[in-house]
Amino acid sequence: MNASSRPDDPKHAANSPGGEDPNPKSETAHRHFIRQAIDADLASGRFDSVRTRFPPEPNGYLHIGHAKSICLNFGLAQEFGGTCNLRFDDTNPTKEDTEYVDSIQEDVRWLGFEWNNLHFASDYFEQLYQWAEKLVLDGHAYVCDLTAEQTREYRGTLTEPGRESPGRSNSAEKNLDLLRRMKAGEFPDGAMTLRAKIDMASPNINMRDPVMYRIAHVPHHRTGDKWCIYPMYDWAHGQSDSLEKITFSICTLEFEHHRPLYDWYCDKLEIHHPRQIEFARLNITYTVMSKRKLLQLVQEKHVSGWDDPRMPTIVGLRRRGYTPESIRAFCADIGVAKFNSTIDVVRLENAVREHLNEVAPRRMAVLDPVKLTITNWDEHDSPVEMMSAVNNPGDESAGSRDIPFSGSLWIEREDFQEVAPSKFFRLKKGGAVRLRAGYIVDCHDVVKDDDGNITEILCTYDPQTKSGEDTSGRKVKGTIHWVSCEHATKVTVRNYDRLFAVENPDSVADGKSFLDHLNPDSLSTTTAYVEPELCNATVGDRVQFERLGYYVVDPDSNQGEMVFNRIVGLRDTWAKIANKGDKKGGNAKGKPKGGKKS
RNA sequence: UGCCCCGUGGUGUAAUUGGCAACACAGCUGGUUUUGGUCCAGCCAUUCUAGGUUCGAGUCCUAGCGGGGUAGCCA
Repeated sequence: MNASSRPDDPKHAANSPGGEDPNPKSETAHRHFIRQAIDADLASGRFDSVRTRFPPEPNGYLHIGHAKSICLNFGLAQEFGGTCNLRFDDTNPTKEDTEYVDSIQEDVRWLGFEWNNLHFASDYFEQLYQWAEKLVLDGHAYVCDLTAEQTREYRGTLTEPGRESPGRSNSAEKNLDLLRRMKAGEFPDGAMTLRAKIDMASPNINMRDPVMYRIAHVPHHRTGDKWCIYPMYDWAHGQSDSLEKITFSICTLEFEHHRPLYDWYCDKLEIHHPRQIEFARLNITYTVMSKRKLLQLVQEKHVSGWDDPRMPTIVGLRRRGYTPESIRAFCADIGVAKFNSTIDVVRLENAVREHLNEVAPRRMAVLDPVKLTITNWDEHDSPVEMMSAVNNPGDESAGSRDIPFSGSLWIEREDFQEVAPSKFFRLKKGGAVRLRAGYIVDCHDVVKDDDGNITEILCTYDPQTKSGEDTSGRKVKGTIHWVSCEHATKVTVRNYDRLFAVENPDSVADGKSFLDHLNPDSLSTTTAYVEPELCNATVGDRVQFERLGYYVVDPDSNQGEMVFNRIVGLRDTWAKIANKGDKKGGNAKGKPKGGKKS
């Protein structure tokens, strides 16, 4: 067993101080229906161990829905002391590409899993073909020369049985000859198919003589032009599972009525017979999950690429700043069932908040600055004083760092109101506030420009109130963040929000498209001032901007300019209070911070 | 329209397989706090409906209603 994401794995300990899984209880959690099925099959002796596989088609990037499947398949293998393979279901060369083969492997590893064996369905093409000849010889398959359109007509409908193809009565000898000539390339694309001979009247349409091979004179990304016939999913998937001695072939609900066919092939071939079990695929609010739609978003440039931080792809979540631990915790949290549900995106956001709250160092950054001047700072013995600030109040071992404090600071514009409601306990004229890791300041005046906009806030500081050495006994309701103007660094901040403005972008009125639901405010870019310590941050580092949210250093950063992506905002209770005040027609003018939706 | 699967709070998953409906998230109340963060406490359900079996039904049976899937030479 090589798959590893257990708490004692050093690979994860590195990302998670203390080496603990963020959601350890879930590992041994409730026995969902798949665990129960495994328990039963192990107990009855049907199988003696657990061997699973994750079988993506290399025709797109992995997304959070795949992560659910990955966590399930690799997780079950770990849990039961079994193995999990990575297998590419590469049976349709017209849609597949090695670009995806590479990215998928990278994503699985990034999530924290390592496969037992790496396989390709295309490695089994020869064996599959031998088996096909066997089925022909046994009278279980035949060559059909109906066109694609005719095949559809002959198949019947939901309510009417199908009709038998003329080729169905061919002799085994003739079928074998035809099959060999198909393979040899004697016929053009679409001229013939190999079909399983089952039952054209079956209520399950998958059993109405399904196609096993189609002709396609197309080079394959791994087998080149060796083959001009390619196996269909049903003909390749179960047999690949069987060859790998898979015991539990776990897939999504839409394959449920393929299961009789899966079983039929294994039975007729008399080969190792895995058990297929289906579960509900993942849906999440405010996003889309279909490969087709994700591809469209990329191709039509609604996003910057597959790794746009707003995409639900693994590469997108990675660039957004999500941790693999948080994605695994999310997948464990949402459970596994057959009910077709939609998970509230806040669950995903909570998962990353929960993890980052533990591990992300606190830093100060001002995104929408207004100047605060301390008018009695000249009474201080030096123009700059180094203040000590803890890196994580919840984790003493995270230590502390020094921040320069001076008489000229940037504070957040929304942290000041000239006239404020009583519930607003940030800074107001005539009021006092604590500067985080600094002093308490009292505001006595403001300076405005000709348009009445506040350009400068004038305060005095109280020398008795230095953080950690406060001898004043003063208590103030609010604490706000700041940076020293002279010492601050300018950076670019990309505040990301949900890609779609509605809960279910897939549900669209006539003539509309899911694109009509794109959130126009899903990205707002701003220039911010950050504390000097942040100059040491490197690409991929995650921090909490105090009172704002979690941010990650984007790969677009370079020597001259750093770029931070907002991973997720902090929970914002003030926004709720302010909104309530608004609804009551009250005077709470403070706006919720940072465009966060709730 | 045939066939298959699924219905438990606002959301998602549980219920020792017939025995006090639990956990998490959201929401609401309060407490702690030098982040309106974190943390802590409390509140929040006629198990889709109607019958039936049983001492006892979320669980079993019947019927209905609702949701999803399915008629590619895609996976």
